[in-house]
Amino acid sequence: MNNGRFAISVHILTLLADAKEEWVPSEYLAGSININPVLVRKELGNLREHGLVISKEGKSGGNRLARTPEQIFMSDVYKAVKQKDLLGKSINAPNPQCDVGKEINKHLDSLYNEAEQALLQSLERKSLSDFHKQFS
Amino acid sequence: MNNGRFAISVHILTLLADAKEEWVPSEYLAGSININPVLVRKELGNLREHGLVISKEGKSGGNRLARTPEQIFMSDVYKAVKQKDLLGKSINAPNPQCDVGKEINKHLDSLYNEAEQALLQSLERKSLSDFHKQFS
DNA sequence: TTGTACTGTAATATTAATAGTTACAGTATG
DNA sequence: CATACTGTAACTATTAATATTACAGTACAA
Repeated sequence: MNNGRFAISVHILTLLADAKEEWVPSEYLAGSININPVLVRKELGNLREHGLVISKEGKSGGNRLARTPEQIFMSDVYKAVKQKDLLGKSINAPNPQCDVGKEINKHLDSLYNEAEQALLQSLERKSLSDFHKQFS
Repeated sequence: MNNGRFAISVHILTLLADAKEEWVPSEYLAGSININPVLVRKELGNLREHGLVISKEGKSGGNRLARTPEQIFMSDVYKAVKQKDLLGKSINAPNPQCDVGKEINKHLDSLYNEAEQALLQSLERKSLSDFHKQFS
């Protein structure tokens, strides 16, 4: 993974944790994060697909957590947001005539997987609740 | 961290490990990785600054490892290449009037640091020598 | 039953990051 | 002193990330 989407998602979830049972509109979230509401809605869409938030359409609708902050972990956020390799592939076309080039991606893959496993284990220990408690 | 520079650096180092004591020119490295030689030289410059490779100018010059593959770890490569936060900051300007926005970056920072620590520990266990041995 | 306040999403534009290119000066060797 | 390298600057091209506009769909509430 690689972009600010993790930060945006954590920010959204923290605001929702803060709002408890209320339905929070995306405009409000966008205001705190200071980014475009459409981006927020896209991220909400992703979090929704991963079962972390629930959205309600229509007037007095909005967004809220799908479960308690105690039941949401940073590893869930990571998994929801991740799409690329943690450490990034080199160009996808190393020279196949080179003994190293032709098989390096395979070996990089397994290296990345192990490293990511370590990262995930660390994030599994951190709940949204713990994160939210830090705020004064 | 986030880009393909890690992969490029590992690729370079693996080729140098393969070449043992020889001085390997950047054109050759670029050929195997299948990227531009100037990019390779830039990465070599970075690896040199971090004490991982030695370069020799002039005719019959080139590049080689600064120490044995047993003494180079993936964590060294990670440190050499890393410049941004592992998981990426959200926009640097969350709303300072929001209780969450105004302090989220601080908390994200400590979260990232812990996660990165876990990642580094995993990479410290993997030497360039072990990585190179995997190639047939 | 209709205006309002939301979500959802497509299409497009803008900006930033990454990668590639050209060009050339510097250096050591043979 | 020609050659084969490195080192680096300046520029261009490409791709990815982010922002904007626009509007359809939905549910509540007056």
